[in-house]
Amino acid sequence: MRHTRQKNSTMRHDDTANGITANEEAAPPLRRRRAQIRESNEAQLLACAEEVFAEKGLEGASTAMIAERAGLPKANLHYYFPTKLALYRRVLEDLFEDWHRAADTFECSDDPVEAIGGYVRAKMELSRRRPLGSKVWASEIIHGAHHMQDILNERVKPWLDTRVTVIEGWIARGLLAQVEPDTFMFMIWAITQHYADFDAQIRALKGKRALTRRAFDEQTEEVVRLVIRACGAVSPRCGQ
Amino acid sequence: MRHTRQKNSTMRHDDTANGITANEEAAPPLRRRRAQIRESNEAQLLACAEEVFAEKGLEGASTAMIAERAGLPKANLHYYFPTKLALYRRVLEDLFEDWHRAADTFECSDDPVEAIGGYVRAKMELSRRRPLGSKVWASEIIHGAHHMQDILNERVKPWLDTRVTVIEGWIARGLLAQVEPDTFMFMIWAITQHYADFDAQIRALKGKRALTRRAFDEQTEEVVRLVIRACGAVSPRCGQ
DNA sequence: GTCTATAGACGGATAGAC
DNA sequence: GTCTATCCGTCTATAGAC
Repeated sequence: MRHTRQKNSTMRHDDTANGITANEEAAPPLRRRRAQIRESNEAQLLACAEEVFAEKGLEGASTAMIAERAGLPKANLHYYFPTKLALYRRVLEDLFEDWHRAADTFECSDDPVEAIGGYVRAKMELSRRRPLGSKVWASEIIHGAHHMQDILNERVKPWLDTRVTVIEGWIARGLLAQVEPDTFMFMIWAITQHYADFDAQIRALKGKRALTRRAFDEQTEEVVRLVIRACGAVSPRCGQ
Repeated sequence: MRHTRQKNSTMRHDDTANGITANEEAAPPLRRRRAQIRESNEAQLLACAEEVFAEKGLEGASTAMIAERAGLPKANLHYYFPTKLALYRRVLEDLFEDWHRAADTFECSDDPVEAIGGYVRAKMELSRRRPLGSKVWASEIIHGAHHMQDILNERVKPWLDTRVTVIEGWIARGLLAQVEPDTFMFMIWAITQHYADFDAQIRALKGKRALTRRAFDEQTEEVVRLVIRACGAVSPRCGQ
């Protein structure tokens, strides 16, 4: 994600050279290019911010370090994001979008084995693909969740409520043991996110290197087995 | 834990008044009293440090705020703990001691249901009794565990290795399903610590108030049931 | 041992030239 | 839109009187 940038971008000189005559077919209009620059710089900053926030925490991260990794002067960071907190919130919102995509794999399916297994796999995959984001998210909650109360109340809570209902339905139909739905969901979150958030501990205890893709897939399947056994899920078709 | 302190302590005046004649039976010797003051101030500072580190993180916490909560001037904090990092490390070490006491309830017993159940209960109780400490611990690991590599390598790893062996023994004797011992232990850690570390999220999703003692005990038993089912533990005496 | 005052470094944010 | 220089606040740590 580290990114060095040439000091005198010729692209930017072209922008001003084209000036008002830029509205031709060949060259995209000035406004469009400006938007592209903005988009690219913002994305770059968001990605680097996620890194630094994960490594150092909200207070430990400095805008100077984030800007440096993005290959921009600190002042530019403040041009795109007025305050450090605004940048942090954008990172959290981006993370929620990813969380939400994984969450929707918890289909309100007939088959709890399929639905729960699929959800656990999606959460594990998210932990594998974006471990730094998971750390930012976890750290925010640990330190009080002050900057994501709105996300929790307006986005996560409704989602959780619907899944609790689904789980209660499965229990009523005898497809699941009599688990507390909340506790069960928390267990899924806890174990799947553990692999991203606590990887420094896992590496210290089980060997320095990060898991290979293959090893991670095996881990995933073991977690799925543990979770399915924990809730005693059975498929509605085959009696087992 | 907040603590205001009278500016002109008469106790301290007595210290100097007694001076050299203090070596009598009635009054404890000066050196002894000094030691008591040190002990009391250090304990106070450690407790307040745990609070502030949990709330704000390592970098977000300021020595000024920790000292203020302990009712001491900032300079006194630096008298007892030379640097903020030294104070932080002491907090981590204290936390490990508590962790270790809970860990030893994982008896190398014959009965996995008893041993695992007892361990889960001890970990849940630790989360209930010292949630702020759990957050400091978790935050430290999330941000790279840079200040506890020694604890992880020299203290936690040996402990984990022995328990893995015990679990493998139970599996070999047919008292446990064929779980991956590591994954299973991580699951126990993840779910039990979740109740301390992520309580801000739990409160946001399930109601503002913290759990009552009774509700927490019920939670604990539900977690025990989930964990026991997950590993398929059976008692060696009764075939179930 | 206690406490005031302050040194010295760093961080977030901005002014203003280009 | 970019970037240098800088303001101003806060932070850790310490000096030195009591």
